[in-house]
Amino acid sequence: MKGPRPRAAAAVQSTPELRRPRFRRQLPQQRRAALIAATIECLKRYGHEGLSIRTISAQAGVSVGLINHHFPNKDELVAAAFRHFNRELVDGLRAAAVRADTPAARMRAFLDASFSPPNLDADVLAVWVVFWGLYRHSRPIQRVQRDTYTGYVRLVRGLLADLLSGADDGGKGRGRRGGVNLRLAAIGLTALLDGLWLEWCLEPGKFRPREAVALCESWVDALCRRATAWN
Amino acid sequence: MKGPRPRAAAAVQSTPELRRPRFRRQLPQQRRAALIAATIECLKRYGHEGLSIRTISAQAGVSVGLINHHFPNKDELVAAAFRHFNRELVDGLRAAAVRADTPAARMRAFLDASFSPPNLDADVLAVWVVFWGLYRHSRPIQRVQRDTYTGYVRLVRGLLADLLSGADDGGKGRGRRGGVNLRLAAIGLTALLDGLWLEWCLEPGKFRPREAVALCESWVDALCRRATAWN
DNA sequence: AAACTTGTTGAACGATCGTACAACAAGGCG
DNA sequence: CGCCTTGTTGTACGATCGTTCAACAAGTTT
Repeated sequence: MKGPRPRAAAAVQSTPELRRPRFRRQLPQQRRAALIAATIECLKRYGHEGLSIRTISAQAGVSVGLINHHFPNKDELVAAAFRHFNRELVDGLRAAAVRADTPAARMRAFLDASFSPPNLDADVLAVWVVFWGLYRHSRPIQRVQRDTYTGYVRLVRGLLADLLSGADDGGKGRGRRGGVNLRLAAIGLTALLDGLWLEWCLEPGKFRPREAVALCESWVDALCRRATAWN
Repeated sequence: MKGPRPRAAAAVQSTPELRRPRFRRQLPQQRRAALIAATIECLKRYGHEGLSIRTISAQAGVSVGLINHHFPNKDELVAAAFRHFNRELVDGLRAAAVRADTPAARMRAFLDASFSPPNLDADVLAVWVVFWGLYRHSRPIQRVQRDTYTGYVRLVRGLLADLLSGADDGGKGRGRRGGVNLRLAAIGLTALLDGLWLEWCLEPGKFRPREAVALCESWVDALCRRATAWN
């Protein structure tokens, strides 16, 4: 049976003057944003299991069919949510850093923001882990990661470069400040940040936020103070 | 209809002397191990989507019903696979470290093993990420994590403690060697390791294994050389 | 060789999954 | 007001999910 299907009779409203619209039409841009927000909220609440069309549409307060009207399929919705999630993080961290005056203060502000709400929240961090878990088998997620990760790395590298340019310039030239390989320094700091986030996600409370900041700062201090043996 | 259901007639073998058994009975212990191995293999190949009863049983070459004969449900199978995965890693790293003579060599061997096959494999690392993504909403996974993570932390702390006891003992007593807070040092090194693994998982080839080892060693060197400002 | 234990099979179940699509209706325009 | 566009609904579909369980059979015991 592929023909037109019967439809449930609409409830008749006896008092038309009180009848409210059954739904509100919205601009695609707004609806897409709402669906993305609902996707992230479902991820926070239910983890990977929350990534179902029905769960997300219920969270957004819309019907199941609407998602495929605004997104070609579920994977693209999830990827859009990942893009939004990335952008929120990087924009927030950059905004926190840019408010400070000196390179050291900017790094400090960046680290403080990294280890305080809303970023340092176990639910939020678990969302990152789920996204990362999708990475290797989802082309759309890979695309978003490639697009947005460079922004994050550029931010970290910029902060490090400003900070290290104050140190004595042992080895100058391509990507080296104060005798330190800037590329490797950024990789290490990023790893430290991500690793501490992961530990907080798995065991929140094993360390205090200010301890995490201290760990990162002592890493950066070590970079500033001496040229390491990195090739 | 809840009564007994009909069964497909078994294919009749015309030459009984060539007939082989349709399956081989195995000890529960062996079959469980095979199912756990199949689970991990499916995770490597298909990510989170590979965690289905049918995918796993096909990988193991058994029927769908067998899993629930050896495990109470899917979550417990996944948790058992997580436990095995953890044990393999920690045992392997410990075995690598214990072969060396000096504290510095043991740390070096530990780091070398951390950043070489089979551990430093994008598929293997992606399996970790999927497990971690399950953590917050799966009690069995949480239980395994609590059981096994202490072993890993103890290994890292032991390596660090041996290494730091050679440094000048600025502040002695509970958990402090060479003026360094051992607990925080272990947290930092663990975070660095996990973070580098995560980066390798997302972008293998962004750094070389020996660069990762160098990053970790310079972290440890910084610990040895000076008492940091960690509270 | 018959009885027994139990590891193993595979069909069936109800639930839920992502997607498609015809019908409906909200809001703008003439 | 009627027409039109299009955002929105909700049923239906086929596939797949985790789990159950009666039947089967491999291997051991009697």
